[in-house]
Amino acid sequence: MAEENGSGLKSLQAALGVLTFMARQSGPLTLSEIARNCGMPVSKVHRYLASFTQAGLARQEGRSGRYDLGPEAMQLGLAALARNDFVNRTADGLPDLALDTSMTALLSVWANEGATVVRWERSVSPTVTSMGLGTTLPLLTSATGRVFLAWSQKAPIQATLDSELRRAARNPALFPDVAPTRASIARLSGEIRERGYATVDGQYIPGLVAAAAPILDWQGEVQAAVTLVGVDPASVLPNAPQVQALLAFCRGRSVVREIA
Amino acid sequence: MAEENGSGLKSLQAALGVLTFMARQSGPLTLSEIARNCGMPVSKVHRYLASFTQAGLARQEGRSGRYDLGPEAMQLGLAALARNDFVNRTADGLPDLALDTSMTALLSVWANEGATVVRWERSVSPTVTSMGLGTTLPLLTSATGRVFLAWSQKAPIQATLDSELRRAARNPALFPDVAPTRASIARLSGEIRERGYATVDGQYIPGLVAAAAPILDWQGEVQAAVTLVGVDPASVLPNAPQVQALLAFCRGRSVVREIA
DNA sequence: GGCATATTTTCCATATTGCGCGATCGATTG
DNA sequence: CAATCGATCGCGCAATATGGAAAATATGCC
Repeated sequence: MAEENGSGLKSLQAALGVLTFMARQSGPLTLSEIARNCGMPVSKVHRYLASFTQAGLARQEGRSGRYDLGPEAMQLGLAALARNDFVNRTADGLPDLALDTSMTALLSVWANEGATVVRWERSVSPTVTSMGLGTTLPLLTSATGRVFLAWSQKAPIQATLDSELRRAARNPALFPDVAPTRASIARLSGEIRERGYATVDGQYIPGLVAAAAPILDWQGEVQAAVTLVGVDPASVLPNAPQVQALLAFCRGRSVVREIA
Repeated sequence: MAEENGSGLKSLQAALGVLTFMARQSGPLTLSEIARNCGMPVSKVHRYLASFTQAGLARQEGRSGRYDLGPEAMQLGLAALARNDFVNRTADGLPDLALDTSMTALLSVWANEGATVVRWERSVSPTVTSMGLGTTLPLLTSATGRVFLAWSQKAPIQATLDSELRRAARNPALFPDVAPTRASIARLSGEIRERGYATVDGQYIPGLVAAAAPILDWQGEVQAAVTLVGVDPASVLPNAPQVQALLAFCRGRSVVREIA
């Protein structure tokens, strides 16, 4: 909202403002509605829309004269989406996240029937564990795994979930905060989605706490999980600056608008 | 070419030309490459890109200084997708189709010089990690692409077809069941239309089979393709229940009944 | 490490071109 | 049929986009 960089074309900025406004609406709009909402004269917007229509980015439907996004907008967006590699884009920012939070940051994807660590950014405090690149984290007893539990489609994780549930049934002591029942799992996963991130606080690896949040694609499905690992239980509480940084980090790299 | 409406802004037209050019490329480009290909002075393009970057439609990556499409371009595409009735109606039923067939279900549209995956409903079968949302599938060697080969008008796919034919001519081993000749292509595409769906059975991605059928609009032209991916070759045979479910699914969402 | 080259970014005078206003046209409503 | 609302077009003026070249920056080479 403040004065941005002076470079660039004034008319282009105005025109692109119209375009992004149209993208944020849910359907076709009349010329005057667009003009009113963008705070521009009607004739100005009309000329912009004429250019957009010629480029295929906009189209006006039938006799109603209302304007909507055009076929080229889809081409453009899908081209952008095709090039977007969630993992690499997230990995690029991982060092900064680790620096800002003074915690160790992990990036994981679902592979090999589990949450697999693919990037590992250590922080100042040397958190020594037996984990490393390629480690597969458990679904129910790690913050990272629980992100997939909460945001993944059911089918891909079903086999792993079943196997961990059997393990939990045989050895309930290892699972302090979750019962090995479907209902209990569903409740846990609902709570995680509600809160926006998953956490474990030292019950599983004594002395270590972790918070993890998802990178969501436009289906709202998890593409990767980002995890912060540390030693201070206070750092994984909802209002902790570390958790806020984690959530902002992941939100900025997800494609979905609404984090429901 | 012939359609040169005088209305509109000259600078906008030029700028949008740059934008659509960027969309047609497959990756980030340097400023001078863009300028050369668009036939514009470097400084002009630079100013355009400054505006695009401010609007989030473009971004320049890291220190390399190369320009690529930005996050707002994705939002634009998603907004355009959300207004496509065919995509919406089909996407809604996709989870059920995946569940009924126990196969992974994809929804694709023609964009970005290929069949682009816009929805991805995973099932239990092993997931190919090299593919994901936004992936563009080849025209000749994927079941999805072959749907567009068989039902699309010639013009939109011509460029891609030519390029794949050249690739096939250079490397025939990659194309076991089709010769790189017009006649052979026409025959293949006729067979696909006759049968009502396209299929590949593991020659292209070892161990994976796929069947794909079109969603047709009122003109009998393909608007989207639905693909089932799995591991069992029997599941893509004409009488397989999975194929029958796929055909019923697509028929119910197409406007035309006859698949001529 | 320092020079040479390639590429990006900024500057500036000029006239091209986008802007606002108002008129025209078309459609829809009472 | 009159009246109203919205979309489209024309016009003169001044703002502004333009292109060439210089400055800054990155890259390669010895």
